[in-house]
Amino acid sequence: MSKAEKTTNNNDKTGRRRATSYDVAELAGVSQSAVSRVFQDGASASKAMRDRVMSAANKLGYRPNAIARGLITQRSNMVAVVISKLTNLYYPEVLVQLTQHFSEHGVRVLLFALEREGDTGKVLEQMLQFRVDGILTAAMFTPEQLKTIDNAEIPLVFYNRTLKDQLVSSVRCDQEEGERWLVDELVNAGHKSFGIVEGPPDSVVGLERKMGALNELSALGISDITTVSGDFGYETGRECFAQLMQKRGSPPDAVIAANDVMAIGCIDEAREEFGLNVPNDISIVGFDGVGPARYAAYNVTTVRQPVHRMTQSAASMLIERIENPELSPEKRAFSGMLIRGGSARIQTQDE
Amino acid sequence: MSKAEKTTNNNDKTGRRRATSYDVAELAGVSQSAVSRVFQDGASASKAMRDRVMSAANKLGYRPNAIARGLITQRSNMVAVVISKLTNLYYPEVLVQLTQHFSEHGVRVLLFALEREGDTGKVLEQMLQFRVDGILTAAMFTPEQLKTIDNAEIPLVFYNRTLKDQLVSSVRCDQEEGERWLVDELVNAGHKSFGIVEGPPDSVVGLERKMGALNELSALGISDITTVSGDFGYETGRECFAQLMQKRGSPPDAVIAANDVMAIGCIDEAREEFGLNVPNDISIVGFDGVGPARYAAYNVTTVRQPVHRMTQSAASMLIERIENPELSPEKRAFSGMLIRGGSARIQTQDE
DNA sequence: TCCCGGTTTGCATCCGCATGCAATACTGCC
DNA sequence: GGCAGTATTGCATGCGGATGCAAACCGGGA
Repeated sequence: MSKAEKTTNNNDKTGRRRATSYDVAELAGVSQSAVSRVFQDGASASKAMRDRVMSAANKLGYRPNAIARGLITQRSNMVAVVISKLTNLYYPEVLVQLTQHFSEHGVRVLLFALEREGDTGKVLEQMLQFRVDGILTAAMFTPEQLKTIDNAEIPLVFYNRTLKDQLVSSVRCDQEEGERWLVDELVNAGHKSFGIVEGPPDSVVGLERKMGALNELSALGISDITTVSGDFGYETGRECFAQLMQKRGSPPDAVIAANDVMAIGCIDEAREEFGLNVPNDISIVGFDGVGPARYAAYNVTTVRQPVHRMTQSAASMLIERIENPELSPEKRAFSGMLIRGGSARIQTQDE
Repeated sequence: MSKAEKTTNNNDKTGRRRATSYDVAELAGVSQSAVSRVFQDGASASKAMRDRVMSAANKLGYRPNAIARGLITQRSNMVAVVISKLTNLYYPEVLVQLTQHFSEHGVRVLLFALEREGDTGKVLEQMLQFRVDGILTAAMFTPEQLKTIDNAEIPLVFYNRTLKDQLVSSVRCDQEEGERWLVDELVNAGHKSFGIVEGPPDSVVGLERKMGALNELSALGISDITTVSGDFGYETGRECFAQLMQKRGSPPDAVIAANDVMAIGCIDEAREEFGLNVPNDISIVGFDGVGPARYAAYNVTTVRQPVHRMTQSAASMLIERIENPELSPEKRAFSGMLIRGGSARIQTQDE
C-alpha cells in the first residue's frame, strides 16, 4: 500500500476519522516528517513550513496523538499518583496542587485510589502497563513490589512516608518533630497524664505520629499514657474519646490525636457527652492543620504541614528523576508549623 | 531487518530494555501473535500455549504495553476527569469513588485540576492529545469547546451541571428541589426575612442553588431578601455573614448558604462576632452534607447529595457511551436528602 | 483410513508519530 | 558567480501489539 492511500483509509464507523499527521502532510503538500517537526519543540522548520502546516492542521482539526508519540519516544508523559481513601480532608489539597505542578511541566496525572492502604497490588500492575514515567505514592508498597518498580526502572517518590535505611526518594513532613513540639508544649504547661488516639494500623503516617509522641513523652519521664486506636475519621474520634474515658475513669490532662479530624471528634465528645470544657478541663491537640481545624468552634492546636512546599518539592523531585534517572535518591523532610490554637492550655508566647 | 534481530536490539541506556511480546515469543518459541492472544480476553489459545507463554512472560517480567495497545485498538482506556479547585471538601469523595468505579471497568482516570472553573481551555487540548475515551467534567465548557469535543466524538458527561435545551449527558443533584425543600421548611416554620450567601460567580452549582432558593421564596411571596456573595470557603462564609449584618442592620430570620462550609462560616461569625444563638436567634442552612456539617458544634441543617449513587451513575453513563457511541444523551437528576440538623428552627417531624 | 468442520497458530500488516541519514535549498562571502 | 557551510526537508524505518487471513492441526464420524 502506498503512502498516498494511507491518507484515505477512513476506518471509523461513522466514516469520519481523526486527522493524522499524514492527512495534514497531504493537505499541506509536505512530508509527514515535516508535520511532525512543526509540532515538536526543538525541531528545525522554516517559518514558511510552519505556516503551511499549521494552516492545514487547523483546517483538519489535527492534534498530535500523545499515545503514538509516547510509543516512540518511550515517554508517556504520565505519572501515577497513588492515594488511599482514608486520609480524607487533607489529600484533596495535595492532589490538586500536585496535578498543577506536574501540569506545568507537561506531565499528566494518572490517578490511582486505594480503598485501603494495603491494596497496592492491583494498581501496581496497571501503572506498569500504562508505562507511567514515574510514581508518586501516598501509600506504602511491599518490598517485593518495590523490587518490581526498581526493576522496571521507574522513578518513585514517597509522599509523607519513607523507608529507613533504604535508597528511596521521599518528601515528608517531619511528624516526629511535630509531635515532639506538641508534647513539649503540653508537658511544659504542666500536663502530666495523656491520652493518645492513634490512626489505623496500616497507616505509616499514623504510626510515625504515635511513636513521635510516645518517644518524647517517655524521654520526659511521663508514663501515665492511655492509647486507643481510630481510623482518622470523625466518628472514631468520638468513639476513641469515649473509650479513653472508659479505660481511665477520669479524663487525662491532654489528648494527642493522630490527626485534626479525630481531634475534633474528641473535642465534640468531651464537650457533649462528658461536659468537659476544652481546653480548661482537658487539652486536645491534632495534626495536619486542615481547614476544619481552624473553624472557630474548635480552633485546634495542631501542627500544620507545609502542603504547598511539600507538593511542589515532590513533583519536582519526581520530574528531575524522570529526566535524569541517574540521580540518586533523596529524602526531604519538612518541618511543620506549630499552630497554637485554643484547644490546649499551652503558652501563647515563648519568653 | 529480520524478525529475529528485532528481539535483540537493546536500546536502553543501561543496556536493559523492557521485555516486549517479541521477546516473550522468542523465549517461548512461538509467534508474537500468539503472545498477544494469550494476553487478550476473548482470543483463542490452547492451554498448552497459554502455559508456555505465561511461563516465558513471567521469566522476563513481561507486561503488555497499554500505550501500544491503545494505538492499535483506538482505545486508550483512559477517561479525563475534570475538577476545579474551589469546591473543597466535597469533590475529594467524588474523585475517589469515581476512580474506583472506573477502575472496576478497566478504565483509568487522567486527572485535570483547574485553578478556577474558567480555565478549561488549557486542559481540553491535553485531553484530546491523550485520546481519552471519555470526559467526565465537574466544570463547564464553552460552547466552542463543546463543539470541539463533539467533533472529536468523545463521550462527555457533566457532573452536577448540565445545559438546558442541549443534547448533553449529565448527572446531577437536583439543587433547585433541595433549595425548595429548605425554603419551604423555613417559611413554614415562620421565617420571614432571609439572607442568601451565594457561591462564586463562575460556579454553575452555586448559581443553581441561589436561583432555586430565590424562585421558591418569590413563589411564597417572601421579598425581604438580602444577597451576598462568597467563594464557597469558610473565610468568606464569615465575611458574608458580617456583610449581611452590615447591609441589614439586624439579622434576618434565616440564612441560606450555597454550601455547608460557608454555612459553617456564617454560624461561627454569628456566634462569635454577633453573639447570636443558632438556631434560636437565627436559622442557618447549607447544602452538600459534607463531613464537617455533621460535627456536633454545627450540626448543619442541609441537603445531602447522594454522592455514591451519583458517582456510580456518572461512571456507568460514561462507560456505556464509550462502548456504544450511538447512545443518545441522558440527563439524570438525583434528589438530595434533607438533613434536619440543629442549625435551623424547623419542624423535626412532619405531621 | 479418509475427509470435514472447528480450533490454533503464524504471517503480514497497520496504528500514528519521531528520528537518523541523505538530499536539497539557502546563506553569506570572496 | 562559485563555493563552503548551515538550515530545511524527505525517505525509510521502528516503537509494541492487534488482527484478518490462510495454513496447520485436531478430533470424530463414515
